[in-house]
Amino acid sequence: MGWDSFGLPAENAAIKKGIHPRIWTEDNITQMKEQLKQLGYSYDWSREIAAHRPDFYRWNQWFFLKMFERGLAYRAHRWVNWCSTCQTVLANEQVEGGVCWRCSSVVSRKSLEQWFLRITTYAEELDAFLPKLTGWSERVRQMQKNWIGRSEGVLVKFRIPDLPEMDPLEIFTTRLDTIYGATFCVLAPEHSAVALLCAGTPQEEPVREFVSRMMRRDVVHQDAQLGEEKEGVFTGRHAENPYTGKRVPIWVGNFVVMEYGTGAIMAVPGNDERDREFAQLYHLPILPVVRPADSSQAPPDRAYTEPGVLLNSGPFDGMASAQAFEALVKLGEEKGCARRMVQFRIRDWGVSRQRYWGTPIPMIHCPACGVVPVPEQDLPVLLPEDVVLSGEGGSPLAASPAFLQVSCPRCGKGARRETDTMDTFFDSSWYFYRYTDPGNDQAPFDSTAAAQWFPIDQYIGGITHAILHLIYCRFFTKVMRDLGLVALDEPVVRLLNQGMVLKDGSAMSKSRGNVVEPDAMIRRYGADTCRLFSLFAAPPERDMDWNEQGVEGCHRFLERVWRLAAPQFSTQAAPIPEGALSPRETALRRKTHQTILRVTEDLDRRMHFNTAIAAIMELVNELSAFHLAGTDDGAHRACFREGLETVVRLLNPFAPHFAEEVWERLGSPELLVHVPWPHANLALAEEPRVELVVQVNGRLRGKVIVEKGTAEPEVLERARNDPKVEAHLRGKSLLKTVFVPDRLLNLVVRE
RNA sequence: GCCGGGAUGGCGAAACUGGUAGACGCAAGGGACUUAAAAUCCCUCGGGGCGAAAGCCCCAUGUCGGUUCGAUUCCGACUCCCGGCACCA
Repeated sequence: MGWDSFGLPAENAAIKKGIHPRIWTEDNITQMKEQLKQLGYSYDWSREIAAHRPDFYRWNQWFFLKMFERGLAYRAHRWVNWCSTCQTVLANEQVEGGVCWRCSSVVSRKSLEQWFLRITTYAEELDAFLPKLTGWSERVRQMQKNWIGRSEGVLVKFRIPDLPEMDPLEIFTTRLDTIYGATFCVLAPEHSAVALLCAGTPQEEPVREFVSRMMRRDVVHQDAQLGEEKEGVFTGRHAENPYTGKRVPIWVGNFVVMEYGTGAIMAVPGNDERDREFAQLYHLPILPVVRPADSSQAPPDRAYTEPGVLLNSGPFDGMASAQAFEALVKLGEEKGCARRMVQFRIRDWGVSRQRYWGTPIPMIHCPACGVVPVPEQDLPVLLPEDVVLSGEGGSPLAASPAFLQVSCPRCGKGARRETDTMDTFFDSSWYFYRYTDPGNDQAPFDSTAAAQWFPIDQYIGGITHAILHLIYCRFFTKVMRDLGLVALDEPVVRLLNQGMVLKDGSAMSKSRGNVVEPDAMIRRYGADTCRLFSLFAAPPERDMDWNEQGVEGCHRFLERVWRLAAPQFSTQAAPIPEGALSPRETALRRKTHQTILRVTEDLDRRMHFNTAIAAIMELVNELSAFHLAGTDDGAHRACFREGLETVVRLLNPFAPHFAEEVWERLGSPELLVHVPWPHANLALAEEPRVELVVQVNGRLRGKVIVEKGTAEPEVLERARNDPKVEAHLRGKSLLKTVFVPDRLLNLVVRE
């Protein structure tokens, strides 16, 4: 068990209630541990870890230092998502539809110097390995693919003839085939060339006004879906299209994002819908350069954006888009104005948080030496205890002089500690490796221990972690591999996304008031009933509604087993006599051993706990009927006992307390948990006879019971003797038969 | 817009490799036990038709088509629901 115990909830609760986050967190862990133990989960508590304890987070700091050494951790000024309510920076993935994922307030923009992890170094590999993750759902892999957003294109240089001393403008495009239709260029408002371009032109003032207005806008308003109209302003300068030599105006526009590509685009309004919209708005020229390859007409009121055949493109007219693309790349490379490039949507991971309850970033700012890492032997950098949390202002750690003031490890002079703490996704990116060696104080874990356990055979997590956590932990594994700590490319072989527990059709939440408290449920029905129901109601990957009547049903089932077992308490199990069992007894034994097979299979390979429980219920139903019907002699009792004990043993993973109790009362000296899983006798489970389906023209017309392995001629003979089948054959000619041994016989007939 | 997943009784679901659709449970109805109720036990339980009954027939896995002796399962088109990405050039 690992506690993901750093982060905002602890800090917010602490601010609200005036309790120190550490006390609050430890209290919660104590309570939750109690609940988990009540539910009887078989966690290995000797391997318990918690993110907020220094023996764990010192290794966060260690990883950070290793990444810093390798250039994977760096500091940069960047426009960041700022939540004014939480007073903190949010990662892109923590902004949902323009609002803070946690408090739902509108996210604004702010420029801050931040720590970043260079996840983009691994973007190519993170993308390339997705098809190999065959134990992951298509859904999650697709989500990650979208998130990484790999896109192959070309970087093209546009010179600015009026400013010969200026670097050419670089744009990224995936549609080089449309370059003859580039009638203007557009820069993002944040683009560094904007100021240089407009300087000294009549457009300087309008551009300045536009850019500063754009910089102030909320993240929400950047989202076209949420209503921002396209808007832009001419910079007063022109760029030269390197292919046509034509001069095209350079604009600044709100619809170009700085964070993708180069933050500058060539606009092809004839073949791009967004560019067309902008061109119409400002009466810029529109020149279609690709038309549909077949004779169909390009839509008159929209841009034709599909690949097709080139026109208005000089020597490239008549070429197919793909062919033209290659020719244009070749030409551009020769001229030195274009080169192939792969772009990713994923950005480097901003890990800085201006918060208290997280891992201090182990860096020191020295006026003389600059940014200096804390020496490894000085780890951990402990979180100061003396910080008063007000919930306002900037970094809480800056308020602790004892923490802040430090001497530089390099020059020894007075310096200042980094006050940012780490995103809690840092903790969760590698915690599972720590399970293999939780007490290690020399390293995050021993590589031999990790090699023994890894990769993870089966990981279970909610779909909410499909992108964030599950990309970060893949990234960490690749970094750790390159550090020589592990010999793995991917940490998780099989991934199961379990569904949520719903109440009345929606997720449980305090604000809805539909929360089911585990304590109350355990008091009312017992832990085993709760476990049984939560596994029986639906397969694990599906959402499940917490239906109290369903819970009652599971409770009744356990009581039924108890009543079935009670007469057997304190009696001896008699051995089953050799041979000479009645048909009924033989049938019960068959069911018993078939059930072992089914439950084992459902549990082990399929993880379909609901059908495993259903199979046990079937056996219990059979046992009840057997109990009522039979003559109470030794063989009867022995077969019943075998079935009953099997039920108890198969029930053990689902209802462990109940199963142990019944097991003990049945007179077994050994704890059930130490008794090996029941072993099915395949010979006993075998059906000697099978019910074989007889179809006429694919429709069920009869059934015959035959010895297993009976050949077609005999089955056909038997089928013809069935009056129902015969009725459907009468007066018709048999064209052919389809025979599947032990399953069906299909008779194909015609009038 | 692009991509992914899904749709089966009144409800949660099952059918694992193309071979008896609806296992198991919930709810509902009927009966037994009881002075009564609870609990428990037994029976019925997708829709329609024929029959006195035993039983038989037809329809049915979102819609329409296809492949096949046979389709909940495979293929194509569509409808609706859920999810991801999205002014990403």
